[in-house]
Amino acid sequence: MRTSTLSTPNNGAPPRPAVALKLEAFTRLSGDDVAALQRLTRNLRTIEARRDLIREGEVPVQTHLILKGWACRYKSLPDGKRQIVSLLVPGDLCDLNNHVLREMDHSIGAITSLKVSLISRDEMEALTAEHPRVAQALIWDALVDQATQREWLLNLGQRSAYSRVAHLMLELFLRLRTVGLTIGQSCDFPATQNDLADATGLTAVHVNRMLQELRADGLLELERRRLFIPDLEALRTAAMFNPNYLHLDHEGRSLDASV
Amino acid sequence: MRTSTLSTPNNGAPPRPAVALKLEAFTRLSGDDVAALQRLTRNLRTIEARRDLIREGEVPVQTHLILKGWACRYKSLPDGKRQIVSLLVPGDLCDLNNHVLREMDHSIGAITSLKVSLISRDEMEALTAEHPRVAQALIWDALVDQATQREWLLNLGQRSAYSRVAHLMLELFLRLRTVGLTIGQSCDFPATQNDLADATGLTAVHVNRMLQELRADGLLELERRRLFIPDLEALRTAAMFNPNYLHLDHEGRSLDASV
DNA sequence: CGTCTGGTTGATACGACTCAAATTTGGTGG
DNA sequence: CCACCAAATTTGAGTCGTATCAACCAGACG
Repeated sequence: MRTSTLSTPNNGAPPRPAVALKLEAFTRLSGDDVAALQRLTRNLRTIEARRDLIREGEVPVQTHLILKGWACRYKSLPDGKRQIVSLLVPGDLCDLNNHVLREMDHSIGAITSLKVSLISRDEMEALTAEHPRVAQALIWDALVDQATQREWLLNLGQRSAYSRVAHLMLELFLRLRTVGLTIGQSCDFPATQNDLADATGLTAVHVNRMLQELRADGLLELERRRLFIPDLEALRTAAMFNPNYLHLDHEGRSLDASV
Repeated sequence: MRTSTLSTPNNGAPPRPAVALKLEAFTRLSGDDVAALQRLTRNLRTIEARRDLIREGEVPVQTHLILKGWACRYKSLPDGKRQIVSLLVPGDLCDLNNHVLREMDHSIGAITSLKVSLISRDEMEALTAEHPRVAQALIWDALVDQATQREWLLNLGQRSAYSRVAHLMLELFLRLRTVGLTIGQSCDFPATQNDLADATGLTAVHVNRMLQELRADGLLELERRRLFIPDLEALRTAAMFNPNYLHLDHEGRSLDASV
């Protein structure tokens, strides 16, 4: 009894990979585009939970595509403090173009155990050369990433601890929804309160208190690695959440592939 | 008696525009490359201090290049709070590729009166097609922008108010230095304490106190729109500043134009 | 069954905010 | 050149949000 009534209908067809689902929030892809994205998953790698995928100071080479699990980009201070600067979920790409820089200025760590695909620069160039629609969608994706970073700055700089936590949870929920990883009003949510603390610039203790308050207010429940949002609209208000930065409304529809 | 002894020697040649100086922190440009960058300044626009260049919700069209003055990207919350998410100084480009998005998710405001150049998408495409070295440098520049956003997240999330202010000032000083806008250990610094507050997520009152403390500690002086840093190394330590994110060490030198 | 990681609770401390007023600076027009 | 005004900075007193520290508890796992 858990048919995913909310995901895109997909009768019989092979399941679209998360990255395709995400890019289709921008423009409709052709079967050929999707197949090309499928083919990016040739060079797989598995990473254990809590290991680093790549560390500050190393030389960036391939692009990574998250297939399964959660990861985070983070930066650390000499005094040991850590800031998570973005969360990566299935369908997210990291380090497009990064070969231009000589060394990483931040690290990427696995939150859960991870399945990622390594994509060489050549592969990526071939993809964008042969699939201009995908190329455009990748630019859109990169711009959305940047917009998300800006929204996080707003979050850290101006929102109260309460709205800050609410905002983060809601963003993740919506991002997971676009890649088909929600069921109704809930989704897996493997980040620990410690991770949430590092992402919001709060302490784990305070995150815990905010989560309890949010729960008491009927805005969300987080338990056993599972998030449930009883009332999206109420949470949206509490978080002062404006979804415009996610640019999810098919802005590139003029490029849509004919069905 | 104000020969700028610290800028790149430039005997008799026409002065390099700020954007060229900046890109040359990545790779040495040819005379032709520089000339092409010069030609980007055909469509000029002047903006008064404290006016907006473009507002959230508007349709992004051209790319802007800051020629003179300071600007900032910012986002606001329904309750009126404002977060500056980046500061723009001469040589900075905004919204490369932004035409892909249908609407701006943030605004750009002038801090001082501003001279900017408007660059059409076609102009930009011609430039990158004809000047691959510049194209690479622009990619580098965009990556540095993103790295800077990440560093700001670290700043807001993990540094104390004291280091946070120190870090911001030092970053600006170094960025201005790469475009030749410092004289020795000082530079113009037109941002108000209010601007600094909005950029650091502090209140103006508290920024004021931190500046006084930094001054008392001999780390910097800010007065009459002018910044002076007596001891860069001491400030670097206090700010826990790691310059790696600015990627200023000619990482693309393998692409250098022959002199 | 014991260990470990993550979550929860309470008491206390402090960094940063708020509010309000005074002062200085910079710009403008007489 | 001075008088005036608005904007920016500075100061002080009091408060509040979030951090800190230290236990304790609950599941997950070997």
